[in-house]
Amino acid sequence: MKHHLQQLLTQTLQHLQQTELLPASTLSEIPLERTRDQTHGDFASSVALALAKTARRKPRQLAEQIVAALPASEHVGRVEIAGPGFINFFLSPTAYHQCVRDILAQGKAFGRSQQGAGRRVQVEFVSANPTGPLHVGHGRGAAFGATVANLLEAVGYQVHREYYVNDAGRQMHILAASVWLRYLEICGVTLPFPSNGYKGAYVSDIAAVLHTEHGASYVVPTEEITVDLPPDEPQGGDKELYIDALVERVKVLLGDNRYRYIFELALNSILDDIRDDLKGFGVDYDHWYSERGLLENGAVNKAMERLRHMDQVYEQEGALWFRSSAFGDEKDRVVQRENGQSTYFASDIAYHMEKFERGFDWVIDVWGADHHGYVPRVKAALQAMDLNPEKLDVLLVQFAILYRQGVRAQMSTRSGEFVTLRDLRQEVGNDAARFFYVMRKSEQHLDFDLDLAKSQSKDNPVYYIQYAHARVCTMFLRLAEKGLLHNPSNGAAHLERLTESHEQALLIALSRYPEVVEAAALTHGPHQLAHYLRELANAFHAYYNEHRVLVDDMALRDARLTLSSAVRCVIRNGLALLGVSAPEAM
RNA sequence: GCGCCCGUAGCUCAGCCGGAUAGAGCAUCGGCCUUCUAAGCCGAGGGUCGCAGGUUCGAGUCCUGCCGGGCGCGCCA
Repeated sequence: MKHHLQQLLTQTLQHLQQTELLPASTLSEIPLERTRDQTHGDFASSVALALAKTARRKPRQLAEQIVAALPASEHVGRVEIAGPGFINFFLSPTAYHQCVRDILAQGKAFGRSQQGAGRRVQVEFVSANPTGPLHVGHGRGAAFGATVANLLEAVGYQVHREYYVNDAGRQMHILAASVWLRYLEICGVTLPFPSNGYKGAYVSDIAAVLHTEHGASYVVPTEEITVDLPPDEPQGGDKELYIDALVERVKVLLGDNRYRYIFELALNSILDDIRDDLKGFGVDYDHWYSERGLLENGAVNKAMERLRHMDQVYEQEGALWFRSSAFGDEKDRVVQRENGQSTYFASDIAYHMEKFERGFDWVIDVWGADHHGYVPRVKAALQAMDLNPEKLDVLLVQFAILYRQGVRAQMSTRSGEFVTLRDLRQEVGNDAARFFYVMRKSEQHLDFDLDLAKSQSKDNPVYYIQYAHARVCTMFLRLAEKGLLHNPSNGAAHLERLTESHEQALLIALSRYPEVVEAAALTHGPHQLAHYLRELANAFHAYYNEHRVLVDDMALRDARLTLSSAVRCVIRNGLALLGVSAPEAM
């Protein structure tokens, strides 16, 4: 509907420009928005105010000329000029009736569009290190990324969902060493656990698997493990130096094969757990992209060569530096360490280069807000390689803070006592978790109220919306119990009977849905859809309380059932985009 | 110190590209179940949009400077 009006205005302006009543327009888009107040109609355009200056005319006068040249449309009841020069559009009842018919005819497809025209967009999200289970912070990235992907798909993009697996690098080795130490404990060999090791219970679980599979064959003489190692932190040493030395020692003592085995076991166990967790959360991926793969297939070397070829790297203090400061970053960054190993950043350069080589029209990274400082250097790398950094959007998601009984629930990764996503899902359910995570815009810190998420009352927006859906479903059950049938075509033919103000409000709300989906998709704001669904549910609950649907007058009853059915359809479609179920009974 | 995000009702937050009288929910107070689910509805009170300037027909929205909160500034990932 909005597009229809926008088209009318575009035609009109072009016509006025051709007849030289208006100078060539500089407006990128014609302003048109939903009104806040029904006395201002359904849509208002401030186009006359915006063009008044260049047209050298008074806004109201210009508005009158525009309105006079406006082509007739069956969907526009009347047009008014108001205030300083707003053009207010009052839609005709048939416009809303057509919308209801569209909803019922299109069903699940209603609200979808071809705006994206099949352009390929990659959405990379979560990408948490496989060194432990996902925690509640990752959950927000998962729900947000998945919903953004769903929304883009709904407006016609071809979406590729990807998880970048950081399976190379130091942290993974620390994990492997941690697993082995826990394994030794199971075998009765107890050593002081490194202060920088992974202490979560899942580490012992993996160790137990190792023990079950291989008994004591991974045990080595205790004294060889720590001899000549630098002191750990509690002994006044540096925990980083200690853990690195320990990892090297473990590699030597176990030998390649045994070490490799533990490394793979740890990686696969955790990755399987993450996959399973996300799948259970309704989050699916097209591809799990391995960082190790990038190193092994030479992509990192290739990216470094490319930078070298373009004279964007230099050597200093034994390391290789990328000139990111030449592209707006604060300082240059190391891509290859003194010891010859490439950095995580080097992998990321290669990864992003590879994303562009795969031919995506648009690349979206969803990151935790704590990584915001990383954005300039990735964009710098793209620019240095002559790739267009504007094709990359990095969406930063702020932290989620859990509250229980009004107090902040503690979570710290240090001691391994963090709240996992799995715990959260189990406690509040997938539906509430998915909804709550996207209820706030991503740049906003999220206060996650666990008690509210669990409560079954109108205070809980998830239940409130689902309840509206279930109520419609129940209505149809009662109808059948009365031995009556809903005749949809009869209902569609009598939509003019929907004259109550609550019905008008519902018709307006329904017609907004496609606009909301489009706006939410293009601005990456799933929260807009969440808010909209609450408003729609509210309009329905109000209607339900005020008027009976199952009345004796058949034409009216069928019309009201048709309206209710349209509400049910839109709620179901909207919840589906959010990854929330739409129960038929509650 | 520098950079990014946030600051709107007692609390949690919307407010799309700058538009008309700043909106929800919670909490508080007062009403509504013989009739399709009260997991619901209706009503009332509650605001210097952090502060100060600027841009213009018009600023919660854009610009500048402060103040307050969060996060980040590794040859970690």
